[in-house]
Amino acid sequence: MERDSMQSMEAAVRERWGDAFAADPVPGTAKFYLTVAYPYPSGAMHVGHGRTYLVPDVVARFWRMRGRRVLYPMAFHVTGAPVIGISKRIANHDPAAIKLYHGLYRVPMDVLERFVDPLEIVRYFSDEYERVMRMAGLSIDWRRRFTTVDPHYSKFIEWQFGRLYEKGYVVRGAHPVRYCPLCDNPVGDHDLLEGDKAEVIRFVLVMFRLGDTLVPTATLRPETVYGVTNLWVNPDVMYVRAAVDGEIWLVSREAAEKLALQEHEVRILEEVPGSALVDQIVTHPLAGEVPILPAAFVDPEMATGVVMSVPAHAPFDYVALRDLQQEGRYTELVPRPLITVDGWGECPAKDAVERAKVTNQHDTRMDALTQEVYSAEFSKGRLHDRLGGATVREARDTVGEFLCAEHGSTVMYEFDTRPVVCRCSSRVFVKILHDQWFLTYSDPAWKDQVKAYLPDISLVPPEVRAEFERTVDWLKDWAATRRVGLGTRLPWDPTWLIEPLSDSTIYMAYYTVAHRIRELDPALLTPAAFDYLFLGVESPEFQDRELLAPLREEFLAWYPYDYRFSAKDLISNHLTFQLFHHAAIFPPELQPKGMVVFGMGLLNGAKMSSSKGNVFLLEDALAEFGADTVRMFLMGSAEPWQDFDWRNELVSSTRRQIERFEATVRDTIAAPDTSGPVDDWLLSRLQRHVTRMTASLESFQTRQALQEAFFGVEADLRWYVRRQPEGSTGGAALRELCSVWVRLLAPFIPFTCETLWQALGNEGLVSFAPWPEADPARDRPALELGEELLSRTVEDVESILKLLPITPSAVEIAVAPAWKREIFRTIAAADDRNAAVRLVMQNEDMRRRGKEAADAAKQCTTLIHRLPPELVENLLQVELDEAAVFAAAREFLERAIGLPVRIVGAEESAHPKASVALPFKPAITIE
RNA sequence: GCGGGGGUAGCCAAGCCCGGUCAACGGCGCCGGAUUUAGGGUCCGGUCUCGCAGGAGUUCGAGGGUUCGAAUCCCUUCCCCCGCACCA
Repeated sequence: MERDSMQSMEAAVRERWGDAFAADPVPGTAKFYLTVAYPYPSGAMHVGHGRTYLVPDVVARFWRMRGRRVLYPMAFHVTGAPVIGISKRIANHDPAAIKLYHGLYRVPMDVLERFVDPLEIVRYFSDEYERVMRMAGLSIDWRRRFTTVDPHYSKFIEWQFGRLYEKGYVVRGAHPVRYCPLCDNPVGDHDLLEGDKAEVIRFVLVMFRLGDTLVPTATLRPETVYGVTNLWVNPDVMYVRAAVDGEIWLVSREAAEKLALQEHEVRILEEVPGSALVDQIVTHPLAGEVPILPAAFVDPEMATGVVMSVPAHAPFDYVALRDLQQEGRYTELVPRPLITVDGWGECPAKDAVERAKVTNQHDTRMDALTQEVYSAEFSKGRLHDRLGGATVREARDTVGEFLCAEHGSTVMYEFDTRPVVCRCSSRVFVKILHDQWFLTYSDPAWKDQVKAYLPDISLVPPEVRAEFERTVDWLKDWAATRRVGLGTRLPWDPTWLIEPLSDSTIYMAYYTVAHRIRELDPALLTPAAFDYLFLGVESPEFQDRELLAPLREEFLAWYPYDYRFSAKDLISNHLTFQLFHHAAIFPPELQPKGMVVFGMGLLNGAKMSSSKGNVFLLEDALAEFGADTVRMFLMGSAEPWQDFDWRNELVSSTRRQIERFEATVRDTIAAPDTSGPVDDWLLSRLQRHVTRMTASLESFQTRQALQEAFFGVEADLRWYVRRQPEGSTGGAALRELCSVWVRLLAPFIPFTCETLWQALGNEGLVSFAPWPEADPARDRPALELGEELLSRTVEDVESILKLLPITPSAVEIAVAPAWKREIFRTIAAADDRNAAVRLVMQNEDMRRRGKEAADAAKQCTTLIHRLPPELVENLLQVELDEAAVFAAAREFLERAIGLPVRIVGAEESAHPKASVALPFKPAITIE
């Protein structure tokens, strides 16, 4: 089909659909409510997004045809900071941002100018999303569309958080964040020029004493304090003495600034060059008296700029000390081992360094060695018995806590990789935010509640259950508020905004009333109103019952949702969060019923990524290939939970398949009302396809369903056409098949099917036509066996003909005699088929036949193992008259083989070969 | 490191849970043929190796084991992908 006519066909179908997918509950009719994670509209949709929204659409269309009231709603998640960053970049005429938005996403320049307002961005792309989703044929109830910054929605979120707060699930605490001093703001990934992968790590400061001054050394391994032999400072670095929270600390100048951001009162008193510190003696209760030594590797930007040295277990420390000792200095210092590790000597750091033949501390392999030793000690190491013998894994935490409690230690945060740079080009530091609000996902009681519901939730695919269970266990408290971004303000502390992963947890409930709540004045939407609407709780002062009763009714008609669809990487946050929130807020009967987890999308084998430009826009795909082709490809190339790979050449071939399907169906419209020899066979097979396809879709296997409904039926049709008498192409049976076929494919390729359904003379939309049901009365097992026998025989003849160098003149098909059929049945019905030969030979008649019978029994055993079990089962049920099957199809056989065919009983044949005939495997002789 | 999931013929990908249907579904690619003979579309056939009778041999990351029999069960080992949070 030409692109123009394809697009006008699609437009015509969309016109016919109108708002048919707007869903209202109908009393007495079962509902099916499915939701998919709403998109964050900050850019154009690509084919990966397309798959995300198409899977639920296919499922929605399927259940709609099965007579359910189906609700498939859509909204837009605009909460958060990314869009703020984008608008800033556009305002600053950032070339990369302009290229992405104007070039790749094709936003007109005049629209782009308006993007300096972040709300304009989400407004523009929300409309784009809806437009493209409609192009793709998504059967969404658009009346319910909203965004997460609509005033009504904000009221809803305020209510939700109010409930959580009352229940004690929202608490206050301090939290380290990335922070730009110049912007005076926390910064997200999108705001970073450099270091977006840097993680905040938690150091313990071990406080050594130098006279009246404390020297804090930062470490990730506080348990090694027992093995400290010295400290390191960089002699070329300027240190400062500073008043910190009433004490005097000695740290690098950089560290003093950082500490000021981390809940410390810092006043710099004087500068001290690193060189002046060398050879001073410091003390610590757990480490004793140790000297300060010079080392070039000490980085003033790293934590405090002072390092404690554990040469027995830290390769850097070992090498640096060795370097000095090779110059004849500090030779009195010896490593103090405190950890034993299987497979390593007393001093693992020494082992590693010597094995790698490292000559000095500037060796590039030092980081790798450090990693190796640390991993070995962390996973397998134990403290010496004199220190309690705990595993390193345990001791790291217990010693750290002990130091903090008893020896003045404290915590300092630092990035694991540096530098981290803001878009404003300022350095980024770790800052402790006070008064951060947390959702207490660590609460064991809350976890238990979720765990109690989890077993009843249907998960697709089932393998993800372990991941959910683990996530519930592992989840810690979640910082649920932000200072910057779009979103709803925390009702009791409006200086904070509720962050995106927290305001998107129970909105599935909001969809059920979104189109009606919009009609109300937001001022009416008090917590009491939502208490009634969603929980049925009526406080004495609640006045608006009458107004809200229809909404409550509709909520209860749809809720709980049946399935939630989302991507695999959201298991560890969004999908589990929403279980927590549902558990906390809704009663047991309104808990989620199921979830379907998606795989990811690849483009020509590489991961799709907007920032790398490796995307194919959904709109372009729809325009180039047509909506049905895009749909069928995305549904057919992989099951929803598997990764799929978009390849243009495969998509083109999908398009030809649809054209073939359409041509086949259209041909039958004019077909004569004749009947043929294999009509009943075709319709019998069709019942099986309907059953299997239905089962596949019930379990969300779109690929399997398509295989069955499309390729399965197509293969049958090929055989059917082949079996028609000369000059016939089939008749009435084909028309019946097509009526079913068009409906089976309607969820996948609704545009084509809608058009064909009309062309076939049906009233109404195929989208609402009844789903085909398998009719057991049409099953013809004997016919199916007969056709199976024919096709296997033809195949055998062809393969023999191919091998033979002779010019054949005729074919003889010799059918196995009755006594072999009896052997076959005996063996097929036997519990233990391996003992079957003995079983057969118990029979008097068979014994008389002697070796001939024993051989036949062996051959039948082999054959039965090779046939599909289902087929063997059918052969037991049905008495198949093979000779009659062949006789009836002789004309066909001769045409198919291109030779005269003679059908005989094996025992009447003159050919010696005929004696090898087995049931369902006639002897074939080529003359 | 922790947790989850995988490795199947040129590619993608079924099958594994419930061992014999498996030389291994299906699609793509490739090769050959047919067609109102366009290298395009459609249809038919082939596509691990060998084979003048429908068969045999060797394969399902690697190695070992259980079994009459293993891609499928058990053990060991190598490799790959995903998530690990304040980011949607």
